[in-house]
Amino acid sequence: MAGPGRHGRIHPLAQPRHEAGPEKIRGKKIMTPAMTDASGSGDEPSPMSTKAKPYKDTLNLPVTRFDMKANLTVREPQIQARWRDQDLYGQVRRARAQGARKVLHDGPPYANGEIHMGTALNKMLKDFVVRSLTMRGFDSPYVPGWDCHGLPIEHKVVKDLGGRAAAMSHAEIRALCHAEAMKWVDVQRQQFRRLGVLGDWDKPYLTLDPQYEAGILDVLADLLDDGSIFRQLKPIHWCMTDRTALAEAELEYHDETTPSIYVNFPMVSRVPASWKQTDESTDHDWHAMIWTTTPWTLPANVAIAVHPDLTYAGICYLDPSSGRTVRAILAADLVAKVMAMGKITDYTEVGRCRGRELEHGEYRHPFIDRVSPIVLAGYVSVEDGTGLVHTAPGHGAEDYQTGRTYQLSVLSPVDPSGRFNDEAPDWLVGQQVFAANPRIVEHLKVSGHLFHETPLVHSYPHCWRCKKPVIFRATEQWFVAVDHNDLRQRTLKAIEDVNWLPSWGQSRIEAMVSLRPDWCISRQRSWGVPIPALGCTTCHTQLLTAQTVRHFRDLFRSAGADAWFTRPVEELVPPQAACPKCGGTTFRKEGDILDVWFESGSSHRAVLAENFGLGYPAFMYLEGSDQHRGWFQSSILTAVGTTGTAPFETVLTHGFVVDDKGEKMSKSLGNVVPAVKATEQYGADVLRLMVASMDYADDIRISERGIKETSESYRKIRNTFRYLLGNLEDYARFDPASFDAAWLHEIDLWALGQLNQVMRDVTAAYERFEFYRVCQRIYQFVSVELSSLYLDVLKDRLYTESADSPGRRAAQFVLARLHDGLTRLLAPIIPHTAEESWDYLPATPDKPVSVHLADFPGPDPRWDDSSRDARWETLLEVRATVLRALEGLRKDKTIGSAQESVVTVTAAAADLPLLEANRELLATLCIVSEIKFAPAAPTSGDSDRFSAAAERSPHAKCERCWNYRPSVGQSAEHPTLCDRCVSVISG
RNA sequence: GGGCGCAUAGCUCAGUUGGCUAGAGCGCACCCCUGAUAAGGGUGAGGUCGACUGUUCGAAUCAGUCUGCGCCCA
Repeated sequence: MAGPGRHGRIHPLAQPRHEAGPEKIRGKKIMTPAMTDASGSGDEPSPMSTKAKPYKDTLNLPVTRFDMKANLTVREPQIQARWRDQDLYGQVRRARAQGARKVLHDGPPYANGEIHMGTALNKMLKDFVVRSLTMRGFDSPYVPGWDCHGLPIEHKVVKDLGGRAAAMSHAEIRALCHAEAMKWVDVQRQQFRRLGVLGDWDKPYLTLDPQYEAGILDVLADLLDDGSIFRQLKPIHWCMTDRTALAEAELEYHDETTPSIYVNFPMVSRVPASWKQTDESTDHDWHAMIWTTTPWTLPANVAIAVHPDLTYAGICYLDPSSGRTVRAILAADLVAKVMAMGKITDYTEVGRCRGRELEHGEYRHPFIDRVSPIVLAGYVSVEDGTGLVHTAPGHGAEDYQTGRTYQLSVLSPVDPSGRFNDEAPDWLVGQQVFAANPRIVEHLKVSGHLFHETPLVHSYPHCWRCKKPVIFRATEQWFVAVDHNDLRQRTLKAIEDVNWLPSWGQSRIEAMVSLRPDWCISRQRSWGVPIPALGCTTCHTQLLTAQTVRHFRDLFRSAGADAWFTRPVEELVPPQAACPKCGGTTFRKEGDILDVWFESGSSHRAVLAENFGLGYPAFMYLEGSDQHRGWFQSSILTAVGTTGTAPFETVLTHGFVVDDKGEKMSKSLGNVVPAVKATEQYGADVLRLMVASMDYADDIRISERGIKETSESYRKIRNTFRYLLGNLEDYARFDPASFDAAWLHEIDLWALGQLNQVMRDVTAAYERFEFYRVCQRIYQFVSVELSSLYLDVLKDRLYTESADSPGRRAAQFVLARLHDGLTRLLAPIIPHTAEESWDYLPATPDKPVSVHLADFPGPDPRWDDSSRDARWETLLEVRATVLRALEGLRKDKTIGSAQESVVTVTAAAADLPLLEANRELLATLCIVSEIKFAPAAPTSGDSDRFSAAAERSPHAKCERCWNYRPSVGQSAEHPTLCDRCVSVISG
């Protein structure tokens, strides 16, 4: 629409400057010594000052308002606002209502803080998937979600409250957590939208929604039905002052001085026979020497761990205090060190054995009447201690693991205030554990079990709130039994049926599932979904059944999980509830909440199966590779446990964001590229293009420099759109029905054939979610086939032929196909730019208002011709040879533009017929004035297939089309034009 | 320390079952054009295919060891 007017506006000013500038340059060139005869006559249009015609006005130069400058930071928000106004997401849903459904189920990011590059990357990949599925014709709804519960939010809130937190109720703290989570949901939603991610942002799923909470309890109830939920002691970090459990994130490590003691535990059996023979001893003469820095955990000792492959020595020494001979087992490598510590110089080694030979040996507890086993553990080392590790499953994480392996009892004779209870020996009951340390050491000394004692300063965990040292203390926790009803094996079977992309994801999750321990699902916190267990006030038995949980599910669905905290227990207890053990009917609320992984892992129920009508299972889950341990696993375990099937058909994982050196981003390294800032600075489409260009299976390298380089690629694509649109301005008014395919030139057919190939390759890449192949293919096509070849060659036809000539219309037909095809193919990657480009397409009744409502383009078999493509390989080889020859002329200033030259190509006789038949085409392809052929000498052996020599054209330059043609000067009326241009102008 | 991965030009990627002097695009250098112009075109220079050791007539491709980097555990 700005076409003719634009010319009219700029012409009066541009014309004189234009005339003067180039002519001077041209004049200088012509003066070069090499040029004498050729430049003589018609090459100089300028002397014809008589009537220099404004031939430029007669050209069809590109015109478009599609800016070269992207200005994405301004334009993208406008486009996004339009998408919202027109409810693009809703329109897409309606448009694809009949399509086969493929749901990408969103893994919920944590609603805490601004998004970072990793979350941005994840959402962009998801958007590529959803948009490309949609354009392939699938019904692919996308409901984003957020993980809203959990410790980091609660931690933040409590920290901000400071001292006031202690005086607040669970319900009050939960209200603040709720507000905190919702604040970040809004922030992140806006940031994800800014990235151009299309989804149901107005109705996301939130793990704190009552509907969602009900879904979680549904899963819990099903697992209870199945008998998979049990309760057991497990050691946790415990603050004796605040009487609360602590997570790892709530610990601070400071130095602390504790007693370091070496203790001899009397052996009962399995001392190697050879040792006993050597010095005529019995099992009872021997001791297993352990080391510990927490004497107070000794009452809970139920095993001693040794490493299976370590070498242990039997040592016989003289105890200086008692004067008695003592026999002790310790790691061979530590004998000298330990003996030196006890100032023992007089000792002998009786024999050696492997740790595994000691397994199942028995020893007697030094001050409790108990015989316990020697067990094997991989974490035993000779770093410090004795190589024999005191094991108390109630007081240590590793000890607990070992205890699970050997079915050891978990003893925890310590009450919430840190005092020994009546399960401990009489002389310890009531004592605070740290205060009891010296008593225990003294006891061991008196009984003769103590080998050595010394104070030790070492790093020790402290409570983040009261700053006091914490202890490991076993408490009752809820678990999912992974081996009950074959859940582990059934899960492994389900894993086999999932399509893991990349395929090694399968071995990764299989390794984890086969080795994982039972799943501890209870947490001692406020901000989460309560495990609605009721404790019998009479016998302390827990009431938690599928029935009671479903009762609370209904309650939570209507009143939210807050009801558990705000209502008195009498209102909560289900009718007819009775203690399964004593029949009691009065209860108290238990305080545990569910592990957040259980919450997000239940999304297949809360989101897919119910509430959002998306359907179960999902087509795809797409997250970072760390989620093999996290969400993928918690999802498949709960899904198999409740439905018997995996909740996903395909799992696609991506690597992590790293810097340009491949190292992880961290504040301390100072290599973090902030996602929000980068979007605001460069535009979402540039960021998206960069992410799409890389193979996400590996780590994603992101740096300022990388973004800048991507901007270059983006500009190339954008300028290609601009060129296409500039030459299609008047094509909108052309009636496509009047187009005749016979108008298409050979090169047009070739270009259409190339576009067919691109469509095939690109859609195939989309189908495999290989977006970097999409980008590579399109970059290549745009810069090689189009920019440097087809579009360059086409300029002559587009600019100089008359606007409505068949030849120009044919070119425009191809340009329209290219524009339409590229816009659609790129739409999932750079949705804003594609949409902007789409707006320039002429409106037709069947044109969707948004490219994101359109389908991917398909190849048109009319343009496929393999023999043509084979022919073209030869022609393009000739072209490459010619271009190299032209470069020689350019270097010695014989020519500037290729049009100034005449080329002679030497080729084998066998190739000549093909070349002769395409003489005009080859000249066009090379954009030279004329091309000739000569047969190669038959002797030439293994040299290049073609060679070329070029010289300056003897002809004059047509002032209008800039070609050098013999016909220039033949027209009396237009003496500076070639015959073609004369006829065009004459109409 | 264990599990799962990755490693080809400055960057992003190709390299089918081991076989011709390892390719592409971008970037870079130089040149051209000035009718895609904060554009466009051409030519060219860049790689001991992470390292080492094997298998083989022959290895970027197979095997082993190691190094670096990432994720998850300990």
